[in-house]
Amino acid sequence: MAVHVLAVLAYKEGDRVTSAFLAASVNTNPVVIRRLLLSLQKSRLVETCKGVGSGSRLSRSPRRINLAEIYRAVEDTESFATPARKPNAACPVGHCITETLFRLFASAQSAMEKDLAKTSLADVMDAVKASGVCSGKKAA
Amino acid sequence: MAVHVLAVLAYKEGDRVTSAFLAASVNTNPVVIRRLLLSLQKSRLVETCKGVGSGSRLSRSPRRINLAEIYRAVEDTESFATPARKPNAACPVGHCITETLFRLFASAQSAMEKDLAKTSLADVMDAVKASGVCSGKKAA
DNA sequence: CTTTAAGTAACCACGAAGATTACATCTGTC
DNA sequence: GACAGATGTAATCTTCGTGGTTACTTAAAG
Repeated sequence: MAVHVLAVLAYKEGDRVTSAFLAASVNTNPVVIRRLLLSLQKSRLVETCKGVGSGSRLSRSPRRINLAEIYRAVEDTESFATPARKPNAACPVGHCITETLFRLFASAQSAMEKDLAKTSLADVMDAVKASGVCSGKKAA
Repeated sequence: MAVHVLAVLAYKEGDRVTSAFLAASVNTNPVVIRRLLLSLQKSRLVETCKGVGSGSRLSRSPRRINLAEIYRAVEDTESFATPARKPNAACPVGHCITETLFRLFASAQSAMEKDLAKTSLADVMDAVKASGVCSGKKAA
């Protein structure tokens, strides 16, 4: 959803876009979009203004925004969850496995983010424009 | 949990281990372990027998099992979920974004699995043995 | 035939994420 | 200053995935 929203903002090239408009494209509720925009604001990916005729826009060029930044802006929780119930400390394996796996999972997640970082929002836009024979520049 | 279970099996070096024993180490219910073992059996990572004095054991050396195999054996769903509600097809972005992102996310997931593949179950065992000053070979 | 352990179905509990409603707040315009 | 249009935000509900629990069936070994 976050990438979708940012892609629409990139498509509008600097124009301010309302949460209602974005919600229509993503097919969800404007409030969900606003919550999402709050995360993106904190990460300095978008700028939002209140008031009549306002809305959000990208704070940088799509060329300078990559998917890893978007991922980190939105995904606050770890992909690999630590177990809810602590392993049995009396078991020599259970005693140390959690900490060991934490390091390995962090490495795997880092590898994934490195791959995401290779793609910019502009790349996404190019792929979207190429794959779809979408006409009508500013249609809703 | 899956790595934990396989680590215990590796620790026991070929001995058959019951689901009750594994459950005690992970601190969960034997049924949960059995469900997990079914997935690991399908991927040929463990062998299980019924009956008195039976249980499960690794089907290969821990050196020949890597974390990516374990991940794939257990994680049947995609890490990146496709949106529940289809984007607005009338929007030029919404029309094509899902397919575009699917490819990018598959690439990111593949990068993560490649990183996981670098670590074998034997490596995990070494790390566990090194980090914990765990005495008592076959203790529960 | 009894014992032991896996296979399996059914149901519950919990948490995460999105959807929805309602209301407060800000901003530019008249 | 009032109003209109937009965001900020809280509260609630639904849905879904995962793990936990109980209970029962099936298979293997003595």
